[in-house]
Amino acid sequence: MIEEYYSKGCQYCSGLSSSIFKSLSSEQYDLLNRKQTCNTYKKGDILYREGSRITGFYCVKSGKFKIYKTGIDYKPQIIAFARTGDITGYRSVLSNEPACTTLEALEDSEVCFIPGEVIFKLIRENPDFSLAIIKLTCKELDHANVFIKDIAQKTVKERLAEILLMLEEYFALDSDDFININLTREDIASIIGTATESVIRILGDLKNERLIELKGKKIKILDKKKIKLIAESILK
Amino acid sequence: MIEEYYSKGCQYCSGLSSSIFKSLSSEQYDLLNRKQTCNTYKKGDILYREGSRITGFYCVKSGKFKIYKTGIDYKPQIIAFARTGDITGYRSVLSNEPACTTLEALEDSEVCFIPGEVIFKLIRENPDFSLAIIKLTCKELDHANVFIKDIAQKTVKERLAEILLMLEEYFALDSDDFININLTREDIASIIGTATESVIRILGDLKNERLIELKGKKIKILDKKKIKLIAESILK
DNA sequence: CGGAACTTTGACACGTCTCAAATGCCGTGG
DNA sequence: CCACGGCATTTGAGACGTGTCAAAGTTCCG
Repeated sequence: MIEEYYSKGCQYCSGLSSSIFKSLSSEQYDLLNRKQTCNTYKKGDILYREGSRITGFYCVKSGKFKIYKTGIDYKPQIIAFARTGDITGYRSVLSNEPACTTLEALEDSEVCFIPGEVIFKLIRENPDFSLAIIKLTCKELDHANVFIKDIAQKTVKERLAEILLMLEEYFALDSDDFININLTREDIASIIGTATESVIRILGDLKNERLIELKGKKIKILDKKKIKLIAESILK
Repeated sequence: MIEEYYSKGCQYCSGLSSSIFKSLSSEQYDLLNRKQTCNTYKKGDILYREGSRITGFYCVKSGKFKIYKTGIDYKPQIIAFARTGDITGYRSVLSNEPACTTLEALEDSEVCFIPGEVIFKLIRENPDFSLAIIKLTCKELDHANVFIKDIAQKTVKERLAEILLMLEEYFALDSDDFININLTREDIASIIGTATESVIRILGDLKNERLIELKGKKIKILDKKKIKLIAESILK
């Protein structure tokens, strides 16, 4: 009975202490569980597209996603990633505007959908929830600003080094100590704003310098200290 | 009496319908007026510095500001501007972290300071106020993401064209139809992430193409349509 | 097994940065 | 009020990083 009750919902959306939902009262928590619905998606599936209307939050139960904007000649610019426990789509819902990014699954995934009206109700009822959302957006805003500075001032190699560190931090390691994410060279290029060939060449350089190891799409950081120095523009 | 009462406060912080304070009740409005204090600053003054602690919001009563992060070799990266009616510093207060940017006056200015505790009180009491802040941060976040895409994918000339349009939109025109802001070539370079000399050369090109007019630091857009096409990567 | 997508390599062109030097502008102090 | 010093602007030459294009090799997946 309890099993069935919770099967609609998602523990990451409501239960984790790290989540923005941690301040909810038990009634609010129940409301959330009742109103949310889960779906599964396959690699390559697009949950929503830039410019479309979205009506609620998406909470990642499992899987990984890339979040991107579309630029000149449909060239994608990856703005962020999402992993288990992350929330996306809130910006557009909260400001009642069309989605400003596209959300695409990087692997098979499960995602909960939380209707916008639930969110607005929670904001009205629970100031701590509002504050949690405010903090979340402020944090993302700072990340975005740091990235603007980096992309404007650093070389491609420095940016690549930085992104490798970010990916390791964000997606952690698999059982062989490789960064636990599969991205194409093109994906990586579209994070740091460069050409696919440049990514390939610089990854090759880093490999020759014995700072990283490559196995297909998998990347392992061998010398984190030096990678950091490169990312900080201290070592060339 | 009334004059004196309001002289502490600032009509832009509390009275304008466009402000985030428009949803305040009359008591909340009074609280805001009682607790805020105004100061004057001179061109070049720094109100707060990246990394320092700030304890409240800054609301611009008059004047103009640049908001920047400091990068490699102390090279500044301008993230945003502030003008009359704008609020800054809220990110750091709301997330209780050190300031992530520096705020510097571009001309003599007046600024109101609103203590953080007032803000938090308003958030607790007034969900509409929370929602206004959330919308504000979401909007800024989207701007930041658009700019990441642009800086990553566009050429210097395209970015410069885009920034000229942004500056005209944001600072409007003076009596001679020039954009109403004085920025050094270096400032402009540090918005779009390029070298000062590149800005000078490309401004010169645009002038020769009769798309803009230059008079010292002042810039006038002569052919907005073509500038837009350049900014959109349609015209080279 | 075949085809499509992805990766790799090379050659080359071009945009942009760097450095250097000259000139112009402006506020400060004599 | 003028002269000075410092800062901003401008211009040129050259180097370098990165993007582009083309072609071949590889991996992935139906």
